[in-house]
Amino acid sequence: MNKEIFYKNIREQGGRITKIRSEIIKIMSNEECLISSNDLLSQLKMLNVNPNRSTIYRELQFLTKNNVIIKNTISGVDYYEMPHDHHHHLVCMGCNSIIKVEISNHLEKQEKQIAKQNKFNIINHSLEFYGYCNKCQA
Amino acid sequence: MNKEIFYKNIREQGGRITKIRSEIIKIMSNEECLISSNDLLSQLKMLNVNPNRSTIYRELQFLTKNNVIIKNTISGVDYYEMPHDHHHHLVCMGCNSIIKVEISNHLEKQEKQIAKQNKFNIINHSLEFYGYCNKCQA
DNA sequence: TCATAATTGCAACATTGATGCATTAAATAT
DNA sequence: ATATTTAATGCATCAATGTTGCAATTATGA
Repeated sequence: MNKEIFYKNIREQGGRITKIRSEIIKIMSNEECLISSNDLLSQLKMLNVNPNRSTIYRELQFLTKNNVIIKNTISGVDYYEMPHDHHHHLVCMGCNSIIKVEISNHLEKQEKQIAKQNKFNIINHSLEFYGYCNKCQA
Repeated sequence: MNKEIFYKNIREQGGRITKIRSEIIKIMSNEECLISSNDLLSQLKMLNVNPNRSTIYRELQFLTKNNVIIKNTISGVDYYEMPHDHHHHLVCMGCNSIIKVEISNHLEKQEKQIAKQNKFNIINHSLEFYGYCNKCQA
């Protein structure tokens, strides 16, 4: 992942590359699944970066608006991921763990059709399967 | 819709048929799409039923646990619907309106496959398309 | 280096929802 | 019809997540 692409994009929008922002981009790039504001805060703390809670929220808003990351609200909590890593999720109703799953591209076709039918400009979609993971079935 | 079926089910679980509970079931039965706790509270008020906020939450939990209704969290807010009325949604990022959409049953097949592969006991799924409705595209 | 305005921290607030406890009321038994 | 049992309710409080106004700080271009 080349951070410079993101940096360039951000600078073009009048944004600045701050310590916190660059650390967040670094973390998000390494993250293979979803990350919540709390997860992000924990990871930043481990790197001795201690931003205020509101800064985190504003930062996640900013990066979402600039298409660096994508927001996906699951069970009432906002999660974020890099756009290249789009996928769907298995959400455990027992332990709240989230597993990503691949799914055939059948959905993409239907999406276009639905958009047309409803005169909707679809930006994004989210598909979650809720149930109980192997451990929590016991 | 025959309310007696729900009433019987509830009584069998040791539940009681109270004024509030029966009004909620009546409202949910007429509701063709999703309803939030706030929507429900408004509708009850129009019927001169003014339950406490916590009662609404407890009631929605109760009915969900007893499979009278199904919960679906969209953009951080819990929505509820009757199980027979399961469908997917177009969520407008502009005005927050929600439109239901039908989708082919292709998803059901994949769901079974995914459950098997991941040893997950899938209870439910939710599929939302996010974007901008016709009005909000202007 | 300086000026500008983006970013940050802080405090306060908003929304949605959960919980402990005393009171009320639905359903059952008498 | 009345008493008993315990589910349901209201109230107050709390919790989690996220938002906002404002003053202080800092990244960036000139």
